[in-house]
Amino acid sequence: MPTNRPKAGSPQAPSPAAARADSTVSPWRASRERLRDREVKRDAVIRAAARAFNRKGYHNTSLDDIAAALEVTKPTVYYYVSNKEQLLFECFVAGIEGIRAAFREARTLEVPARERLKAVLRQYGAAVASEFGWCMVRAEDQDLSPDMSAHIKAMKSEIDQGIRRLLREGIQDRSIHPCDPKMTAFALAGALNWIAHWYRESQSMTGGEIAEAFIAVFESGLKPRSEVSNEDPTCRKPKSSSSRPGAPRSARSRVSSRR
Amino acid sequence: MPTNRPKAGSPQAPSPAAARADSTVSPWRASRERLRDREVKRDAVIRAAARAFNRKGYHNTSLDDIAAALEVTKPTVYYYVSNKEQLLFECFVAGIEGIRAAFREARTLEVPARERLKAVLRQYGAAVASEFGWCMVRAEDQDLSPDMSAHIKAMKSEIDQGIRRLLREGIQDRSIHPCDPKMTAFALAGALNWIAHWYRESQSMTGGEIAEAFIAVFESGLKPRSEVSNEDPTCRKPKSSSSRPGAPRSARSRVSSRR
DNA sequence: TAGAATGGCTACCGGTGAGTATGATCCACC
DNA sequence: GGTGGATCATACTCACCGGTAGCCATTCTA
Repeated sequence: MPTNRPKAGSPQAPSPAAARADSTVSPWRASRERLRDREVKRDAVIRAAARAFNRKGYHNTSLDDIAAALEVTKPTVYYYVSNKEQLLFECFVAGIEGIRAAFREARTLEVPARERLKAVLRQYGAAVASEFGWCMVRAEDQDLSPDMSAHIKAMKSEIDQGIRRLLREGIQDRSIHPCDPKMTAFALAGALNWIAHWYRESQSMTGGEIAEAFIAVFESGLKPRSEVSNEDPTCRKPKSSSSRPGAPRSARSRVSSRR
Repeated sequence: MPTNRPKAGSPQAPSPAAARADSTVSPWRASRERLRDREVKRDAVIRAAARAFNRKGYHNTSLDDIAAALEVTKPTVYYYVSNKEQLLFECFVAGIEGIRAAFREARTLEVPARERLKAVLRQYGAAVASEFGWCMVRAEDQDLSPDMSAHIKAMKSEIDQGIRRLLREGIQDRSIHPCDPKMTAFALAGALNWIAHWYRESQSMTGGEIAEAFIAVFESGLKPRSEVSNEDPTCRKPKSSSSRPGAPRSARSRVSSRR
């Protein structure tokens, strides 16, 4: 009997099987002859669930909906996953795996910590804007059994600690302005996580581009940089040159239509 | 005792905290004589709903739960609100009203736009951390009828536009570094909204204090301010003592005490 | 070609929870 | 002390949905 494992026992996230089939098409629809690859189908179930959750929310999505999207029936869905909760969990894992990969990659870069942080945040944004973003970001404790909830919490904490560590390293190597790593990590993660609340795939920017824009905001800060008077935080009237907003460096990522 | 609650008998009745604020006490419990003030009771229903949604989520909260928290029965709840959806809507409005008030107040201040923005953000954070924060931030379109959803969207858009306007004004009066107002507003609102996902009342910081810390992050930016010896009063060296003092003293949520 | 897997469907169960019909009780006021 | 409206409880209805039992169809294997 299939997979009753509630624990994380496998690296099932971005299954290589995913590449084998067009992710937007039900593998069942493909032909009369049945595809035998269980992994492909299971993956399709999880993707369909993610899309449905993303569109209608977890509680407003019935397993019949998911089955209908795949043009099969509910028991067929249950043939691949053990219950609805596990579906949500799998979507979460699939989403967060991209972020964990980002940290692994960043660890190999030989650049200042701020650049490593930026690399992580770019992929973070992309993951949040992906079809798994909703599940990753909005899966609620109350919808999951205690041990799955604990798993998710642990993974989220891992991400948080990773950001804090990069911040500390950046402060140390002087590529990042001294700040409170905890609160800064909260602010960064919050801004990026929130993308999942408003982003739709029809948007003109990709997740990575949004992350890029956010990074620009966080890097420069709101306070004008050209003025040295940080003793008096309020501005004065333009006193001289040097602060002409001729080339706003943050406005470059205005790409349009790139899906 | 008609307690038909199948769930674990949660000790949610804050009996020890009852002395702190009478908003946590059911007006029905007060005495045998009935309070005739319909507004007070209706308000209590909405507060109880907000707390329940906050703790267990909208879909995991039944109207029986809310009624039980007030020590009444479900039809009594229906005597004050017409349905569950309206309950969520009212909670949302109660929460967002604090933010709208912040904009109104800020409009009267005679300071640079960045300071006005900070004033708004402080109250924004406090509202998100209030008991209505969950409803305000996480009320989903899919859980609401189209016209209520439209109402909420309009209010959210109003807030967003207000932030953008302050940013534009700040850029104009040179109190804010030139940036893309739209993306900056998204980043700011996202970071603050996200508070509702992790904040619990037991936290050592109030919503306003968290907002203050976030403002510091956004103001200084991550990049070192190398002009001067990058000393900024709002950020500290990462020596020891990572946890902020946090001052449990709290000016707690004063949102929606309309009567 | 028998028989075993494998994959899928029809038809159902049981629980839950939103919302309600009905009537009892309390209070203010006459 | 009776009346009417406000308030609240008992006890339902009803629809939806997660999950399952059991049977049918196809393919693989020997």
